Parts: sequence; C-alpha cells; structure tokens
Amino acid sequence: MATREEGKDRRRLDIVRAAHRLVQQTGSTGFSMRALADEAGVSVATPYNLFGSKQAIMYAVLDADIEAYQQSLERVRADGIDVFFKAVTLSTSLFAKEPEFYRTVLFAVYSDGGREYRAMFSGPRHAMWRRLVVEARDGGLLSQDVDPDAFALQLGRSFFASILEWVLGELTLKELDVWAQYGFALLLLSMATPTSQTRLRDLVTATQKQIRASWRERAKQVNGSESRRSAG
Amino acid sequence: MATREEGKDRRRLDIVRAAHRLVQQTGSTGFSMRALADEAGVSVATPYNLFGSKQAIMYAVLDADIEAYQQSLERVRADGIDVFFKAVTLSTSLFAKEPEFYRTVLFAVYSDGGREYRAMFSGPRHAMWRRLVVEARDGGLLSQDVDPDAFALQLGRSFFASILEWVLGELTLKELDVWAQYGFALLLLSMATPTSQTRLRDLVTATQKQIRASWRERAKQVNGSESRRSAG
DNA sequence: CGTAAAGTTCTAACGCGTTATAAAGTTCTA
DNA sequence: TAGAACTTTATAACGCGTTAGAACTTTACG
Repeated sequence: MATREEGKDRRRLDIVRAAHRLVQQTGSTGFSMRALADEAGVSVATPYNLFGSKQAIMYAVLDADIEAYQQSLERVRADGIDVFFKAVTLSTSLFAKEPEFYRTVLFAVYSDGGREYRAMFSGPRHAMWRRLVVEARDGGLLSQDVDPDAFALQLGRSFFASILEWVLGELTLKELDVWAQYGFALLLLSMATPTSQTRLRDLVTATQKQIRASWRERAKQVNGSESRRSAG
Repeated sequence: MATREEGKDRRRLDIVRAAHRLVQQTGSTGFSMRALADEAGVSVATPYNLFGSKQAIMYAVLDADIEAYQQSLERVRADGIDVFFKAVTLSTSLFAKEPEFYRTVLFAVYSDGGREYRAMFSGPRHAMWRRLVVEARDGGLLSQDVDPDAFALQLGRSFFASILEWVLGELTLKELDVWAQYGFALLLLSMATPTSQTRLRDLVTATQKQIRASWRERAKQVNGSESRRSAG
C-alpha cells in the first residue's frame, strides 16, 4: 500500500504536472487555482497544503525541468577560455527546447520578487563560474589579481541580466546567446593575460559584429511592418 | 474656473501624492485601491479612469521623483574616465535620500514584468551612457574598435543588475555603489587604451578590495547574530 | 479489527484589483 | 443661460489567491 509520504509525493507530482500542462496549453501562468485543482484531480485546498502558494508551484515546475540539465552543466569541458562560452550556449540551449514554456514560467517566477529565481541562477551556478575562473587563473588565462568570487558574481550577473531581457521579450534566443557571450568576452578580456588576450579580443569583435547584424535585421523588420501597416 | 484637463491633472496629482504617502507610511505598496481612493479623496473608480491600473500609478509615483533628478545626471562632468563613476554615484545618491521608499516602489514596479522599469533605466539613460562612451573613445580613453551602442547597453545592463540586487535586498546601498563601479571598471578596462589602462586597473583593484572588505563585514555580522542566537 | 492520527475535501468566506452601470455633477459650446 | 459632452461617484459585482472549519477518507499502530 502507499505510505503517507508516497501519497503526498504522488499528489505533488500530479499538481506539478498539471501546472506544466496548463502553462503549455494556455501559454500563460494565469490559470486559476480552481482550474489547476481540477486538472490535477484534487481539491483547491490540496495545492496549498502541499506547496503553500501558487508561486511555490511555479518554482517546483521549473525545478523539475532544470534539475536534470544542471548536471550536464557541471560536466562541461572545453579548451582554455572557450569553456565559459560553451557553458553559456549550453544554458541557452535548454531554453531553446521549449522557449515559450521557459519564458512564461521564468517570467512568473521572477515577477514575484525574483528571490528564488535569482537563487536558482546565482546559487548553484556561482560555484561553477567560480570554479571556471579559478581554473582559468591557475592555467594562466586570467590575471593572478582576479578575485574569483567577485569576478564570478559579476559574470553571473551579466548573464542574468541578458536572460532577463529575453524573458521580458526584448531579445530573441539567438540574441540572448550573442549578448551573453559578448558580456563574458568583455569581462574576461578585462582580466586576460597575454595568452588569452588575442582569443578574447577576437570574440569581442565577432560578437559585436553579430550584435550589429541583429540590429540591422531588427531595423529591417520594423521598417517592413511599418510600411505594411501604412500600406494597409 | 478650472478647465477639464486641469481638473484631471489635479486629481492625478492628488492620487500620486496619496500613493506616495501611503508607501511612506506603510513601507509597502500593499495598500488597497479602496484605501488609496480614500486617502486621495476620490472614488475607487477614478484612479482607474485616470491611470488605468495600480501599476501605472506606481510608475507615476516613481516618475515624479526621478524627473527632476534626471537633469542633474545629464549635466554630469568629470575628467576623463572618472565621469562614468561619478554618474554611478550620482544615481545611487538619489536612492540614498529615501532608500526605503525607492526600494519599495522599484520593487513593485519591476515585479509586474519590469518592462517600464527597464525602459526607465535603459531608455533615457542609454543615450547618456552612449554619449559618455563616444566621448571617451574620441578622447583616446577607449579603443577605436568599441561599438558605442553595444557597449553602452552592456554598461547599462551591468548597472541595472546591481540595482536589482539592491532592490531585492541582497545588497546595501554602499555595496550597490561599489559593485556598480566594479562592473564599470571591468567593462571599461576591457576596452581601455594605454592612456586609461592604469587608472582603470587601479579602480578594479580598489573596488575588488572594497568588495572583499564588505564580505568580511557581512561574515562578522552573520557570525555575531548566530552566536547571539545560540547563546540566547 | 478498531481506534487514533494525518491528510484531503467541501464549502463558505475574506480582501484584493478591476469593471460595469446608472446617477449626479461639472465643464464646454453656442 | 440651456443643453450637450464629458467625468466622477456610488454601488454592486466578478474572478482571483488564499484561508478557515467541519466532515470525510485514508494510513498507522496496538
């Protein structure tokens, strides 16, 4: 027979899955708790017993998806400085799998104050960025003067800010990737050694170019839709 | 006699001022629209006629305070690279005048999605950062390769991210100032010319040191409160 | 099995932001 | 000054997240 905790876990899973489904179906987190209770096959009081609030359910929905992926992030390997950029692209490729879903849930989760949201991105990840910084420094790719904690935090913040812009709809996924790399390239270049300087300068130049290109693209689309509007 | 628009403006002002008062008194934006209507001496429907939503009222409250200050930001002058850092400190000094108020309102305003919030920080300000970047480049303080738009956006994003952390209560105002300067110093250093490199390296070193110091401070406080807790 | 404990369900309710409606008031226009 | 145009008011209502309490069902244990 099912033990008490097993029953709870089952219900928790039902609720999280129902929430996931509703977000996918409606493309928003605006469904009511009555609707969620219906979809999950429980009463409206149960989600509150098991999670406490609607927000907490959103955290759980996100957690469930991110957990598995987190491990692949930990295991990322690449030569020299490139490991930073591979980690960035690995992160954005998670969003690429279900962009609307992640955008919607991240938006909801960060809207309530973003504390847990930030914790998700800065807590477990800070350790990773810090590790990469230390390895780069010890490998002679970053200055000995770099403070790993401060620098890693700044890297994370830069990444976070770009992700936020994507969540708010200011950037496409492709643009997010480029901006995040541009931000990393700049920061790393500021602490680069002669060994890594050339590569990083190239990356700054390359990403700058891509950013300019995406602007031209954007300008074209704006002009296009405007002329279409004035023509209609 | 009062014209129609004057009457509206008067009511708008009453409402914004009442909202300002309620935030200061209660230390939160959680007051009800019924309470706001009472405080402003209008019916509950009027704020909706004049602003549309509670959020819009919060934007208006913030706008009213920031407008005057914006001009002093435009007129900031300093030698060489230092103008960037003076602009940062000028910004944080606005918050210092009424920290609780700004934190509360910024939190509310950014929570609803942050679109207007970001617009406030990136829209009118982007032009300023861009101008400073161009001037620094033409003055030989930044590389000729720098793309003013991309770089200015990145500066703004870095600043924005730090402000967000203050709003969320992760940083003190003093820490916000130091982190913002650290972020600027790193980014500027990545594009520095030999002329500005020394100054920027010094700034990175100095701000890194301050960040470490504030961590020690923090650790002391945590230990202090913990030992106090276990002793009680 | 039988009974206590734990958890869920049903229902009603609270206060919230927001909106609709009709009545009352104010400003404009001629 | 009379009537039209526009706003505000008062009030009731809607659906929302959330909570309380009593009834009911499931699990745990002697």
